[in-house]
Amino acid sequence: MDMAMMCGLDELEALAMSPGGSAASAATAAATGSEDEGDLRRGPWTVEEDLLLVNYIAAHGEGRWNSLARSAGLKRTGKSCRLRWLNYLRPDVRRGNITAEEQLLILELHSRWGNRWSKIAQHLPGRTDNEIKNYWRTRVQKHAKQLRCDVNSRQFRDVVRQVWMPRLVERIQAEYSSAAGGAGPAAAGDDAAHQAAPAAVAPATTTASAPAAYHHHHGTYGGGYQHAADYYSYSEPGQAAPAPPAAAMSPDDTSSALRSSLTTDASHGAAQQQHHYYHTAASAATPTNEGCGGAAAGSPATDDVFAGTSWSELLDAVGREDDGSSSKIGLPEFEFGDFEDNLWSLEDLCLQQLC
DNA sequence: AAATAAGCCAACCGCCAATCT
DNA sequence: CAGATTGGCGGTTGGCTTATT
Repeated sequence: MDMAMMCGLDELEALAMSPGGSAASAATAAATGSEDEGDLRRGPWTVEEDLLLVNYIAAHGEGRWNSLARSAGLKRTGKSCRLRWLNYLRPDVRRGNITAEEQLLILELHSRWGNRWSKIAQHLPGRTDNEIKNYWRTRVQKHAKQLRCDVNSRQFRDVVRQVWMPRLVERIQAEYSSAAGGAGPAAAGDDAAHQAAPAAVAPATTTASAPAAYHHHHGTYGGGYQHAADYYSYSEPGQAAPAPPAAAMSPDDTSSALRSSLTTDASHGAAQQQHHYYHTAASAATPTNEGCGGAAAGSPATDDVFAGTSWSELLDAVGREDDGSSSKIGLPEFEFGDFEDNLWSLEDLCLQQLC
């Protein structure tokens, strides 16, 4: 288990300075960290504990977490040790911002499987289920809230599929373009941890398919937009799309994923080509308005700003009712700044198309 | 500069399924 | 086969950091 040794002291100390493991909080934890309850510690991990765990796993491997915790001299539950290792100390854990490609993959896979975080995480090597879950809760749900949608509502999913994901594809494409001739898109987040990730075999909970998915994901740098589009469109039901990346959809989950979470309305036909979204709104979804936008339905939405643009048409299309009426979904009067982070990029979208 | 709010994320909890004894 | 243990998962929370007022 020499892979654990990849996580050196320096790195551990650096980790310890991260928010969750700051020296201050560690000290606080040591002070408050309940030595009382069965002599088990809780709260943030200290550098010393991390070292104990890493060194023990390096020497003996992982598994049997309860006995591991005892043998390593850690006053922690086995569960806590396992979590700390998997989510933080494992050498192939990838840190840093979620890249556009990862966002795209998360959105796509979540549309298939829902809150199956661990399953989704298997397709984002180096990312933990916890991280993806946090990403979803903090970023995605935030935008659903801004749109006054329930994050699980049909309409929000339509917005994701018809606005967000195509936008991400475009962004990825732009990254490829800007990096043409180079080693790859700089914005793809190729930090050191990222580079190291494929070499490390994810232990225990990471399936064999994950590294392969990674290779599909990142091994096509330089291939251009087409591959990014593959991400977005692969395995769409009824779609004559390029063959799905084998690793991205492992045999055991493909059928169930297709059976379960994907709906088969017109919006998925629209998913076949991302450019379609921008040039025609004819492939409107048929949202049911569940959990969405009622309070804001009377608002003027964003017509004044987006009138006559494909963006406006797009939102209009997304919000079209089943009965064919053209009522909006009640998108709030968001401002550009509301979406200034790297998810929606409404700002640059609008600058590009309107301003 | 201080107070407050919002964002973020590591860690915990409870539940369940698989495995072990 | 039954009970205990372990591992894994998704949901939730607490506290730190950052942004805003």
